[in-house]
Order: sequence, then C-alpha cells, then structure tokens
Amino acid sequence: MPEPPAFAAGARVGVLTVEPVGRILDYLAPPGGVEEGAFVVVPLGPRRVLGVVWGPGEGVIEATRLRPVARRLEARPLGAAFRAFLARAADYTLTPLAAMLRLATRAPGLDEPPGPRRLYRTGEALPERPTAARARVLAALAEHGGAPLALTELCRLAGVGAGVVRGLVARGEVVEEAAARDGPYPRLDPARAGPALSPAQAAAAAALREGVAGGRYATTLLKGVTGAGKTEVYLEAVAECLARGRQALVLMPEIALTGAFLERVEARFGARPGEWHSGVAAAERRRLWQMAAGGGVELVVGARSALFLPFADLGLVVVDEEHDASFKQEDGVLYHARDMAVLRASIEGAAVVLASATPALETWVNARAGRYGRLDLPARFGAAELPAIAAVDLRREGPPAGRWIAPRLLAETAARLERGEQTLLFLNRRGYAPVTLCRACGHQLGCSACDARLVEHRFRGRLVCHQCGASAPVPATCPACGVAGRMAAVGPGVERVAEETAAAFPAARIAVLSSDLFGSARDLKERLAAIAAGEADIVVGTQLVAKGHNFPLLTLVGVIDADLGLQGSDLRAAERSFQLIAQVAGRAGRAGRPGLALVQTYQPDHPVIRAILAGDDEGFWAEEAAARAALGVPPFGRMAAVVLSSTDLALAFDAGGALARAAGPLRDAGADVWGPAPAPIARIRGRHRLRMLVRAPRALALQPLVAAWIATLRPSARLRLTVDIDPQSFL
DNA sequence: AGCACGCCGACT
DNA sequence: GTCGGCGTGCTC
Repeated sequence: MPEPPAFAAGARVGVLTVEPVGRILDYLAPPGGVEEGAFVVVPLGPRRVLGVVWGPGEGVIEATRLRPVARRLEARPLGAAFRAFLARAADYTLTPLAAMLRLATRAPGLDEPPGPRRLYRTGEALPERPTAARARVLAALAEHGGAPLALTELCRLAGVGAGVVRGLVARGEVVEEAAARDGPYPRLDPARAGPALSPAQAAAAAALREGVAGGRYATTLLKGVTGAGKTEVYLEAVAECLARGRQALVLMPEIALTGAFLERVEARFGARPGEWHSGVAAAERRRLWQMAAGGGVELVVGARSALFLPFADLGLVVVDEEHDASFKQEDGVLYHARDMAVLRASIEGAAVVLASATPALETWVNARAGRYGRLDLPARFGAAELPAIAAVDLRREGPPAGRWIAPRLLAETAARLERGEQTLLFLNRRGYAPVTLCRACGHQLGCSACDARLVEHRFRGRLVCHQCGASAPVPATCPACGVAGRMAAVGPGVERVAEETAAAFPAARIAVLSSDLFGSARDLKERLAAIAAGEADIVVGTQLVAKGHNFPLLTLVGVIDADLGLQGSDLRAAERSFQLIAQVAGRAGRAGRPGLALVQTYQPDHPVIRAILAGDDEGFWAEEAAARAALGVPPFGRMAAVVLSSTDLALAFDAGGALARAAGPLRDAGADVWGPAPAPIARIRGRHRLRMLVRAPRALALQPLVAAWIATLRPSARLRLTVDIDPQSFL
C-alpha cells in the first residue's frame, strides 16, 4: 500500500533540484499531494528541472511567488536513509547537495515513463526441423522456467544470433510480447552449492555471514594475497545477504574486471547480477536504477558511481581491491568510494567488506584500532606457491646504457620462453619515452598549455601531454635552436621496453598493455582474455596489469623500475609503491606453478624494497603507520587541499593571499595552513594553479572550518576553487 | 547550470 | 546611434 502523501495538494514543500541553486526552493504540492523523497519536475525560471521533495517548505518567500510542482514522477521516492546519506556525503566532501543528488540521478530518462520492451517466451507451436541453434534457444527458455527473456539475454544464453530467434517467432515456436515496463533482473539463488572452501576460507566466510545476518552496520577488512580466494569468501557474504532478502553491491576499481566477476556470480548463483558503469547502455542503466529503487535487482556489480544508486534495502557493500586509487573520484565531486561506502552502510545498517591483498593504510589502521573487523586468508596452497622475490641491484648488474632490462631478467625471460611460460615486464610509464630533448641545445619538449613534458608515443607517432591530452608530431628540428636531426628520446616507457624485448626475443609474441592503447573496456577485456589463454609469451604493461587479472601461465614478473614511485613529496608515495610492486609481483606463479619476481632497483636497501623482498607487509604497515602518526597526517590527522586556478596568475595569487590572511580561525582551532604555493603541476590547460594545504588533528571537525574559510572568498567566473577533503593525490 | 540584465568598447 | 563583449545576479 502506498503511504499517504505527507503534503496535501497546495501545501508548501521544499524541493532540492539537481541545479546548482545552492538551497532548497519552495513550491506548491501538486494535485494529489506528494510525499517526502518523491521525484518531481518543477519550473525554474523558463526551464523545467528534476528535483526531489526534501521536506516542508521553509516559508521565507511570500506565498504569492510560489509556483506549483509541474509533475510528480513515477519513480519510487528516495528513502529517508538515502537522503540522509546524500546530505552527510555533501557535508563531508564540502560538495553542494544538488551535485550529490545529480550523482544519484545519473540514469537517463528518469522523467520519462519506461518504454516498451520486447520479451520472448516459449510458444505453442511444436518444434519442426529443429536445428542445433533453434534447439539451444528453446532449451535456454525452458531452463529459465518459462519466464520471458529479453532478446540480448536469450541470444547470449543460447549462443545464437538474433536471426535464429526471429525465425522461431515466425514459426510460432517462440512468442514475442511487449513488456509494459523495464522488468526485474533474474533471481539469484543463494542456496545453490558454492565451490568447496578451504578451512580458512570457510572460517572467514562464516564470520562474514554472521555479520551480514546481524543486519547491522559493521566493516570488515578481508585480507589475503592474490590467489587466496577472497572472492569466494565474500560471495558467501553476498549469499547470506540475498537469503535475507536484502540487496548487495560489489564495487570494482576497474570496469575491465567486472566481466570475469559476472561470470563467477552466474556460476555461483545461477544468474547474472546488474552491472553498472559508464560502459553500460542507457536503457540498461535506467532499468538498473529503477530496479535498485524497486528491489528488482538483488546484486549490483559496478564502478564507484554505483554507490549512488537508490537501493531500496542495501544490506552489504563489498569494495574489492579497496586500496585501489581509482576509488577516489578526482574530478567533479571529489569523493572516495570506500569512505562513502562505509558512510552509507553505517546509515542504512549494512555490512561492509573491504577486500585486498595490500590494504590502504587507513583501512589497516582502522582494523588495528578495532573500528573494523579483520579476517586474514593465508595463501591457499601454502607459502611455497608464493612467488620468490629478489632484487636486481642496478648499480652492480644493470643493463648497458640505453637499455632497461638487466641481463639476469633477460636470462630468466629466455628460460620462461623455452618452457612455454609467460613473462610480465612491468613499468608504470605510458608511451615510448618520458622526455624528448635536443642534443644540440638541451631543450626539452613541453606542453604549451601545461607545466608538463611531452611524452613520445611511438606507436601513434605523436608527442602527447599526459595532463591535457594535446598531441603533436615529433619534430625533426629543435623548436628552440633550429638544429635538425638531434632530437633524442630519453628514458623508458612501456613501448620502449617492448621494443627492447622484441629485439632480444625476435620470435616471441609480445603484448603491450597500456591504457592509452585501448579504445574501450570491451577491447581491453578481450585482450586480457586472449593473454590469459596463452596468446602472448611476454606482456609489457603499465599498472593496468597489476589489477586483479589472472594469467595462469605467468611465472615471471620483472619490475623494470621499482624506484619510480619512491621519490616525491606525496605522503602516500611509499604506501603506493609497496602496494603496486606487491600486487604486480603477486601475478607470478598461480595455478600450481612456482613464480619468480625480479625487482630492478638502485636502492635495494630502501625500506619499501626491503619490506617487499622480505614479504613483511605487516612490518611495513606498522612502520608506515608510526611515520604518519609522527607527522600527524592521515589517518592520524585530517587534511584538506584547496586549489585555486585561473588563466590569470595574478588573480590566483590575489585570491591565495586573501585566503592565507583569512586562515586565522583555522589556526586558532589547531590546524596548520600552508601556502599558497604553485601546485606540483603549476599549469594545466592554460590555467595557473596554486595550492593550499590544511592539516588538522583527527578530533577537529575540519569541514565547517574549511567551509567558513573559503566562504570569505568572493566567487568569480575567472577564478576556480576546488576543495579536496582527504586528498589522495597531491597534484 | 541557464538566462536575463546591464554597463562599456567598436562597428554601421 | 546600435551590436555585442561577458561580469553579476536570480531562479521558489
């Protein structure tokens, strides 16, 4: 039964629109009334805009100026808990609430009634001349228990083209019917038997199940190396959640990873879950959005933005590879999906599972402090199957000048080629060479709009700016001194390492994996599947390869430059390097073959390198935690970054000076304020950038102080100001 | 975000 | 004289 409208027709209601108006606007409730949380279309000036009834009207504006709500939408109203989540998330990230609502309404056509959709079910006519393809279609329908299927789903299940189905419709063996609205997703069966679990897995799964069964908020770190079987364990938590009739969400850092996961879900629960990311078609996004709200989808797997789906009853959120930096949205609304998952779960009474082999230091510390539970999975087949990790000391056994692969790594690669095993050479640098300079005058080619070097991409034959994407052909003559033929590529990128590999092993099949070489997630998925199937001998890749892809034939990993991430002032430099190298080294030696990881470094005694070689991750986290605690930085203190940018440098400096002078209340409250200083990338797309940093004790509520602080600056079109609470990257 | 209003420079 | 640059302010 629908609840009675909270606001009768003609009553004054407060509406939050998705427009950046900055406050709640009052309207008159439409005929029939509206309830809190209802989606409405309201007039705003000459336009009609989407909004949500947020509460009673504020009553400041005189009644004669009120306009009525234009229309109440069919979409299910946003629940009170979800509205509270959006408000808390807006307060936390210092983002306007309207921008938060826009995140939650990112499905096309919410204000349109759902279009008709064609579904197919078994018809009355008896099969005649059943070909193998036709039989598969009928079998797929029968297996589905007589429930109608969409064309794409039916074709996928039966492994046939649309033409086969159309032929069956013409014969009457299959009936086409119009569905009035987007239908629910197929039911998942949590009672199906899962795979056999090791005793350690079973114990962890039981603990997670118990937490989910409690129906209350709790966060658990699930830590286990690659191959320890984390996915099977958290799928048991999903099963418990489904069995209790609540919805579950699994967040993945990379959409290329969702494909393999969908298949595992199908194997475990007998049907595919909803899939949500930027690559999903518009109609499917609308269906998923509506089913999330209506309860017609039980499990959603998606990218970070799936966290803003309007779930009717969310019981579990899993954040897989929770340490991954891509959970932090770095443009538009700046939020960290892991932190927002914990916030949402705490409001909605849901369990959270944070899964990783190399947890974020924040998570590790929260577990140590008892705020999060912690479950550890040992390697499934015992320590012998973990890759052996050794350093290649580039000071003593490095390659000759102009080459990047040390003799020992080459020799081990050759041995893998002979045995028919795969090698992965990892370098976290896209392109051919990071620097192009003129040997005559020393000039380095840089981007005209950014404070960044141009990176040569030889496969494309262009120089590319990694900040703004601008590209130019490689010049034959130096633009500074005019001397011809002296431009030289300096330093390695993956393309150059691939070139060196091809020269060393002319007969080997070499695959280069770099995000700029793939047009779509689908291309990447196919390439990864082909490599996993053995269609390459040597893979040369960027951090793309570190993210959970499983290559069963891979037994050797070479880290070309382990020192790359160690320099720099970023407070997370050590943590990131550790995670990245540990993750990529963990790719070696699965499926029963022993693996080897060779780490090329000039600093084998660096604490990060030593921790990786010793496999002492707990020791590393403890030391890193102590270092952060001593500095009072996250997670032992709070930070905020403010970036001021303008095409006019003087304007940015004026604003920075004004902000610095207005920082008194922040300092009085116990915070440190630094800057303004040129941001590490001082110019992007022609905009000069100044940065200020705030550090505060953990006990201090930072956001209200920062909000009051930046409010002292009068906004202007020529000056852009962004606030990043808990900045992850310090660019 | 749009879209108006409004106040100055450079055209017919 | 008018056209149009985009700074400022409003939208219930």
